[in-house]
Parts: sequence; structure tokens; C-alpha cells
Amino acid sequence: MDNYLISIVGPTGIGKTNLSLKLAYYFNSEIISSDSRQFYKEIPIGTAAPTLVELKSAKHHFIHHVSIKDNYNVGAFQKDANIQIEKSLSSNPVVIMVGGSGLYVDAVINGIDEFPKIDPEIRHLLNSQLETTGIDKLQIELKKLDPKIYNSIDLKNPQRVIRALEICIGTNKPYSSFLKKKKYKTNFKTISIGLKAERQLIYDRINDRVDKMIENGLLDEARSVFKYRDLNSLNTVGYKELFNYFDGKWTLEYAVSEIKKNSRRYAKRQITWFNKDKKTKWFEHDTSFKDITSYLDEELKKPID
RNA sequence: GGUGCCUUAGCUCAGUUGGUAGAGCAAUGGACUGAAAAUCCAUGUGUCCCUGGUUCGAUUCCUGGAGGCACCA
Repeated sequence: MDNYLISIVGPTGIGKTNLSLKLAYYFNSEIISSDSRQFYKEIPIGTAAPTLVELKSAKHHFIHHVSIKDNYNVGAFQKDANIQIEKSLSSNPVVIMVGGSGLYVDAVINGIDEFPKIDPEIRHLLNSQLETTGIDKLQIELKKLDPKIYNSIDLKNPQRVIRALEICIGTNKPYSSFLKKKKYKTNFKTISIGLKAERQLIYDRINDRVDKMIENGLLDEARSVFKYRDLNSLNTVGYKELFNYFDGKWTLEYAVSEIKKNSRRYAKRQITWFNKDKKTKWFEHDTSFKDITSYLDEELKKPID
């Protein structure tokens, strides 16, 4: 039998974790998490990470494996995940990947170009330039350093402009020169399945889940990382809003309703992203487990091309 | 029971000296190569409470009704 990565995608709160556990049991597989916030060990509640019991029911990777203080990103994840997937596949031909971070999922499945490490000071500098002189100056700078990328990225998006610039400045080469798009080779085939549901149901579940997080101690968790609020890892739904409450800027009630709203918007963006991949097979969230496994068993039987 | 004010988008409200309407928020669609639970772009949502009347034409003016709020009994 060939090696397979079964990737489970879908909006937050729809039941991906639960399905991954059942599939891990069914295939006797290990689980790779592709959730860019469940990586962080300090923030399990607000990121809806699997519980200790759930973590014990199957071998998990990339859950709580780094600290909010670490500078972790897609590139690092892609490398780490590929190594881990190889390892896991050596003992079982099927490995499960589950998570809602589209870019991270994509990096593992389709690859991502390599970029050299850049001194974080450059980004810091560019960010303060953005504050003082505005994005126009940065756009002009980018046009000079990399006219090719200037014509293809979203110039109104400061994060995109700054990323391209930091590469140009840090490497003395245009950002676009790193976009090799070379053929990405893995020794596994990917089967992608998605969970979907009516928008209203997704939203209702998100709202309920936020209330449960509060009951389960999200406030204490957020308070415990409050002093690290400026870290990128904490620019996260559930924390950034509570930080405003701790500051006295928002009431708790308002902060909670903002968490719900931002989670809803996040779910919407996830749906947009995952809809792009036409190879994903979508299942209603309440599809029976048997229907899902019979689909997967069929796919596993197909000859690899 | 009386008097006054209110009723317009999912919500809060603006507005039309009479020519079927617009803000904020919510929502919706989209983008995405190391910040991605991030960041960015785009888009509207309508029995203008009901009923008659005046008028070429009423959401707007007038009559009656319903609901809400306030004050007075």
C-alpha cells in the first residue's frame, strides 16, 4: 500500500478534532495538527486545543510543541511537519492531518518556497516606517526593489508589502526571485476531506463554544499571558479582545461579544480559503462516520498516479 | 382614561419643503508564499407599522387604528 496523508479541513468549531480522533483510531494513525494557534503550549483553552484525554487517545504532533515566545511560522512548520509525516508513515501508511490554518495546510500539501532567515529588526523598522510615513512610501520602495512583485501583490495590504520588502532588504535580492515554484515532491498522496454546515449552525456553535471557554477559565489563561500581549502569537481571537477588557477599555460583556464576532469572521475566511481547493471532498458535519470511512477506503484503494 | 413623542435595513438611527431612501454596526462575497485565529479588498441588505383620504404621485400631509415610551389622572 502507498502512503497517504488524510487532511481534514473546515471552519472552526465544526468538529474536525472529533473526526480526527475517530479516524486515527480507525486507521491506527498518528495525528498532525495544522492549527497555527494550537502550537502554543500556554494557550490551550482559547485555541480549543484537544483536551488531555483526547491527546492521549491518539499520538498527536504539533500540539503545544512551542511557546508563545518562540518565533514559529509556516516555513518552520512545513519542514517540521514533513519530517514528522515521514516518520509517522514509516510505521503506518496512513497519517491524519487536521487543522484550520489554510496556509499551513497548503504548505504541507503543496509546498512553499524557501526564503532565507531575515533579521527581525528589518520588519520592526518597516513597521515603524509604516506608522510614520504611511504605506505609500513603502510601496514606492518596493517598486524600486522588486517591480515584478509590485505588480502582483496586494499593495494595500501592509503585511504583504512589508514581507516583500524585508526579503528584498535582508537578502539584497528581489522577493520575486525566491518564488521558484519548483515541483514539490512528497512520498505520500493527499486525500483532502472537509466538514461543512449551514452558516447559522456554524455561528451558533461558535457562540456557544466561546461561552464555554469563558466558563472553562479563558480569563485566567488570558491574564497569565497578558504581559506578552505584543507577541504575534497572541494576536489571536480570544486574547486580543480580553486584553482590552483588562486595560479597562472594554466591558467583559463587550469583549466576549467581540470574540464571538471575530471567531465568526475567522470561520468565514476559512470557508473562503478551503473552497479554493477543488480536490477537497466535502461532508455535512453530521455525516455518519461510516459514510466517511467508506469514501476514504475507496480512495485508498485507487491506484496512485 | 388624557396629553405628548416615537414606529424607516438584522440592530441603532438619519432623511425626503410630496417624485418609493442612507449612515454606523451586524451581515455577505473575495484575496492570500514565514504576522495566516494575521492582514487586506469589495458589496448591499427595505410592504419606510396598518388603513382610508387629499394628490398626476404619499414613506413624507390629513383621518382612523395598532404597538412602544414618557408625563398627567
